[in-house]
Amino acid sequence: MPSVLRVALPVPLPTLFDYLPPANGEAAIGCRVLVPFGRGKAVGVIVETDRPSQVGNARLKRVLRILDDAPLLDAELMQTLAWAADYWLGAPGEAYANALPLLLREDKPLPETREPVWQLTIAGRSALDAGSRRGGSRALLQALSAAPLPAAELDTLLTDWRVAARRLSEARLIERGEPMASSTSPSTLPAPPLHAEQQAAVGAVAEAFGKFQPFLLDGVTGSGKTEVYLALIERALAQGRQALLLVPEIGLAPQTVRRLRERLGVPVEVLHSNLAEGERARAWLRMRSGESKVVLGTRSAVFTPLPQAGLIIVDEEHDGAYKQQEGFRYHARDLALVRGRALNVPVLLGSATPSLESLANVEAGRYQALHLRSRPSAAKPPQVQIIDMRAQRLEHGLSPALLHAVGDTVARGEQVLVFRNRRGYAPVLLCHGCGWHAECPRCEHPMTLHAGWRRLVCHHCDHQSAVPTTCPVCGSNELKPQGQGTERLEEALTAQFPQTPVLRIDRETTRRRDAFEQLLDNLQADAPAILVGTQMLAKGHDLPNLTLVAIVGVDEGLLSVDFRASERLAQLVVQVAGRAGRARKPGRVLLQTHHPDHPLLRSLLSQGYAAAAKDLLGERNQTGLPPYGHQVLLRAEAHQRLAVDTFLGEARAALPETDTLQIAGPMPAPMPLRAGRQRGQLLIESTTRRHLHAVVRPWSLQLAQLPGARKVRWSLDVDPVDLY
DNA sequence: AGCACGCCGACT
DNA sequence: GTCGGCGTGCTC
Repeated sequence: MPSVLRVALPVPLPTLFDYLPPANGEAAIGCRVLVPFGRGKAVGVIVETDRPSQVGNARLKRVLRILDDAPLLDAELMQTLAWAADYWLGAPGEAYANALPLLLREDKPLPETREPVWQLTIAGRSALDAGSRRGGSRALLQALSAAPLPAAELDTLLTDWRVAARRLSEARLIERGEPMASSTSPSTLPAPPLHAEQQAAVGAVAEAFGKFQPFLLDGVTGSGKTEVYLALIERALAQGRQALLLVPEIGLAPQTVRRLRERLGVPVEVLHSNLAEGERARAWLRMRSGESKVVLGTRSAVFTPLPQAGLIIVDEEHDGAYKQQEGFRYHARDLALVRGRALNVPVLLGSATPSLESLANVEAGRYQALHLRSRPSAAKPPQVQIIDMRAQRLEHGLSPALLHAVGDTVARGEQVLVFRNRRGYAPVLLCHGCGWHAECPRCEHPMTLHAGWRRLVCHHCDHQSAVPTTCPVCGSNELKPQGQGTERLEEALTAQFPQTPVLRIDRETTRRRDAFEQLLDNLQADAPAILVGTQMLAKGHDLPNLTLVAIVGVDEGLLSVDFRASERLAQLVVQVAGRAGRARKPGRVLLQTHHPDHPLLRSLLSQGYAAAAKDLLGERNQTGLPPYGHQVLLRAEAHQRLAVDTFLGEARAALPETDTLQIAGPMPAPMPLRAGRQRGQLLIESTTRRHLHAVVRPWSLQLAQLPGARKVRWSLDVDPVDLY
């Protein structure tokens, strides 16, 4: 039997592929290879060498070429990826594909890691001197007048410079050039002094340098978590070590990147989904070579090579954005911990509202807890007050008490944030004649009225339709928007407070790149203003003059069937409330609800997040839900409900009978119809993760073979965060 | 997933 | 008579 290489190829199949070694070249684990695959060719990664082949000799093909002299993925990443594919029941090839930037998955030589720069041509210099260009073009010429700059640098200086760059480059006023030897080292800003709790946190983590130890840094908004991160990254750098900082969304990044670069005085690599592929590959390679020491990135940055790893930080560790929701469904926070163990470095998880999973790990002694309780920047923590909406005369969903508080605040020249987690004008369009309401034909859910577009939009599938002028059932013209979205609140508040600027911040108004930052930049620090918005307002910019936060309509979260809804609600309320009173001025938070006696709200408001989380953990423990129980969810969807039920039934029948597992389903998904597809699921639970994996791992390999599998789209989700 | 093969409908 | 619909099977 010939000895073969086992190669991971980017296909969603649960196997590696055997190949004969190439005629020449050293085939080492972690190297990329070009192989014949099907009718074409594919780039894969060598996972094993010198193995006896498991397929017939006749089917074996030979590797065409080895693309790397030395492994592109080091032993630690290879081991971590194999673990991850096994844990999340993913195809090995897809795990490797997720880890490599797109450009490195192609049959091309590795890009030069030194980043090309833009520089002025002689013609460009005269054009600048002559002042012959305007606007963005002029700004770009100006920026390049002192020295050539790489794209990453221009991103921090200008917005939308790329359009200008293309124009100027076509006009031969600027050109691509080779980077200079080593660009001027940026000036480092002095670190502010750390307060006692920050020092304790830094000390504890620094103590663990060189070994694996998870920490949960529980720090209220404004308590200075970022300074702790910075101080620790500085210490890692001082030891010649690398640091990885994960953030949930890149919306947070521009200011964080600036802060990191200013403070650390070393290049900071940034990895996120909007990055050009060339830049992404170069940043990845610079970390791999050790040329760069610090990387800041979103979910997929957890796969960055860290040959000199010193520290891994996961900011806002509770955030659901760390879980990939399609394809290879890994969790970046959990993967960060696995890497920390393999690399022997401490892993610092930070949040003002830690996930119940992490709190349970503290409880179990697996994580060390660190606390930042004081808010050095604030006079005192914000007061939270409930407004009982029952028996109130509401003005577009806003109670008199709330409007009164808004009026007082803006009269004092201060700013208000009105939080509502619904975009659009109104979530329902209702006929007062017969009770009909506009519904999405593909999801059977109410459609949201969007005033700006004068359209009805389905928030589940983006289906749009015109707003009917009369009821399609009874012909009445009494069609009334029901309920409030951010657009309607913006309208109502503008009418109530005509003298005060009202800014709406949601997905509509921040669609453009950098729009979020620009909107907030427009806010004058010392002038009154009212911000209306969704989720997005829960984090980001410091707003020192913001003293009132009004939370409107989070009641949906109190009534949801999803067992994680209360955890998410508590996190959201605390995160939003944390926006109030970050500077000298004391903050105030109003929460308007129909359920003032709800136990979650009561414990959250009287005793804070930690106490509420403790209650929630108690409930999860009672009911055997995560983190005390473990779940694997099999989802399926198809146009025909029968196809879904048949497949899930077959899948259930294929599971062995064992009392270590609880099986729920086949059952309809919480949203049984979405975008015209029937959806169902099978939930498998166990109190022991090992048992769960032992049963589900072999079962997952059978699923594709089931007769009904071809007629549905199906996926497996280990530790699902959403049971939608 | 991505691709080719293969067998039945509406068109030049 | 063909172009093309997506069901089925395969990838070392």
